[in-house]
Amino acid sequence: MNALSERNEQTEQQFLAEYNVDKYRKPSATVDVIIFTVITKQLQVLLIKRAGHPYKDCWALPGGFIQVPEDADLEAAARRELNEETGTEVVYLEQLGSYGSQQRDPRNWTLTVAYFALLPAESLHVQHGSDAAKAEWHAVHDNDVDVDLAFDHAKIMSDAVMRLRAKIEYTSIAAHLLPPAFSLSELQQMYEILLQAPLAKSAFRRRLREAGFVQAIDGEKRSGRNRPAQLYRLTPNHDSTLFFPRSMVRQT
Amino acid sequence: MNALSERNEQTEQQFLAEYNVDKYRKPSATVDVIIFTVITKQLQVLLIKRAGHPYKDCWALPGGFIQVPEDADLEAAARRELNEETGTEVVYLEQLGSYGSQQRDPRNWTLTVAYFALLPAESLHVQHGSDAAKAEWHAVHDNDVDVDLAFDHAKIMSDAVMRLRAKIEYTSIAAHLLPPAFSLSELQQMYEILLQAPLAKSAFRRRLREAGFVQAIDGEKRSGRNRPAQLYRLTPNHDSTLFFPRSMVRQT
DNA sequence: TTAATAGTGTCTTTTAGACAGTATATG
DNA sequence: CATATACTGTCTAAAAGACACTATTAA
Repeated sequence: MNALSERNEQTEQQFLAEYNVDKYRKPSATVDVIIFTVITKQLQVLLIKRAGHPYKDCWALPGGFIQVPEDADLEAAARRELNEETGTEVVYLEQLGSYGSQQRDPRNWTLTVAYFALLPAESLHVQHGSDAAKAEWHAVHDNDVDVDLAFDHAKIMSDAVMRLRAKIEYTSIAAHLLPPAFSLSELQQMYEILLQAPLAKSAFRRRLREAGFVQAIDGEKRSGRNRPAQLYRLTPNHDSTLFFPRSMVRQT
Repeated sequence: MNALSERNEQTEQQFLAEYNVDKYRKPSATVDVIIFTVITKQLQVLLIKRAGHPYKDCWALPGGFIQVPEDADLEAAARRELNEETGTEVVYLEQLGSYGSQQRDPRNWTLTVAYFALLPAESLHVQHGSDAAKAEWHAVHDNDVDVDLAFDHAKIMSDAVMRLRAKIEYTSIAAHLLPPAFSLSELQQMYEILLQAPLAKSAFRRRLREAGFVQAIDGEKRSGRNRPAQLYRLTPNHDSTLFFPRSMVRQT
């Protein structure tokens, strides 16, 4: 920037000093988390009974306003919510998408960034009755839950279930619904619950092997009255969880 | 709600009447659009030269604050931005994801919902110099452009390019970079530009056929000194643009 | 030894990659 | 008829689906 423009134009410092963040009407911004687990062979989602208006006494996804400036970023806000409800730390967390409109909340134009989380039932310590709000697991049938949901949460939840089922087909994320060490039969059962169909064992294992999804751990697991199963873990740093079959055929 | 609680608790009407939308500090909320097209056999993205602070005179993605209450919803806000910059209406528009943190904008905690759009170069009427901001096409090399971008727009853009390249593999979206009627050779070339690799013609056409992506239109197209090509359109209402090869093998 | 689940091998069918062929326009 | 691109057919190789087989434990 030259001397002339220095005289005529605002510097960035001046601009920032004089900037009023409330000059424009802002939408309210929230984060909602769809928390999935599998209990009693069913996909379950954690719901909160709303204590206050609007949609008082309705079930809703756990979530809340983004805390400015406490939340460092969107994912931190989502993890905070996740933590408040489950007391659990390390889980699979993925951004689902954002939903915003004039109508979705009677109070204001609101925007919510939705995340979904997968966690093993074994790790759960759900805070029943904390937060002055009741938290409960609800089984997902097809793409829905048996209760009515507040706001557009039914739509958000069904999007999450569809995304989860879709990703199951070509990723290893189902393993995040199990403890860190699992047998291949347990993993297959997890896939079968989510896909709602029995899978072919031999082909299933070939897939896992060729995709490099899992690796054997030394030490075995007992079970009732039969051969013990080898335990596996997810291959560490295996981001490319997707095994992509050939799609567009490159010319050789 | 029974008579007792009526006396003790606020009704929803009362609650809404007394609700102050500015009770909590809110993040600023914007929408940014990555507008893709293909010109001179290169993937190009539309960038704006910022007229004001912050990042004055830097290149940035087209975007701006969500207008409350004018914008009906997030997609409407994105379409408004798209329209302001290109003057074009019907295009492929998909939500990419949201980016928000304390640091990304020096003014405030900001949250941006990013969309990406695909449009045919033929339909373009880019408003050069409108908005007191210069708009220009920049070629994408690998996952980047040649100029520095404001905010975290480089990250957002590279995410968009990766998403585009990934979806190309199993969807028909590349067709949205062409006019409504196109030849299969043109479509193949589009895929080749995006994937940066030559494709096998016979296999390419078999894919399109088996996926039901396109359908022939009556009437042909001339070209220089050779056989004219049949023109095609995208199969209408063909949402399931993805042709998914078999993934998890169901038991028979 | 039986029962029950874990885990593997291989045959057959299907799909996809390679490549050569024919078709139809222009000059 | 030469040439350039459009378009198709088919052979071969590779992957996937089906299914039967062996392995290892506890009772």
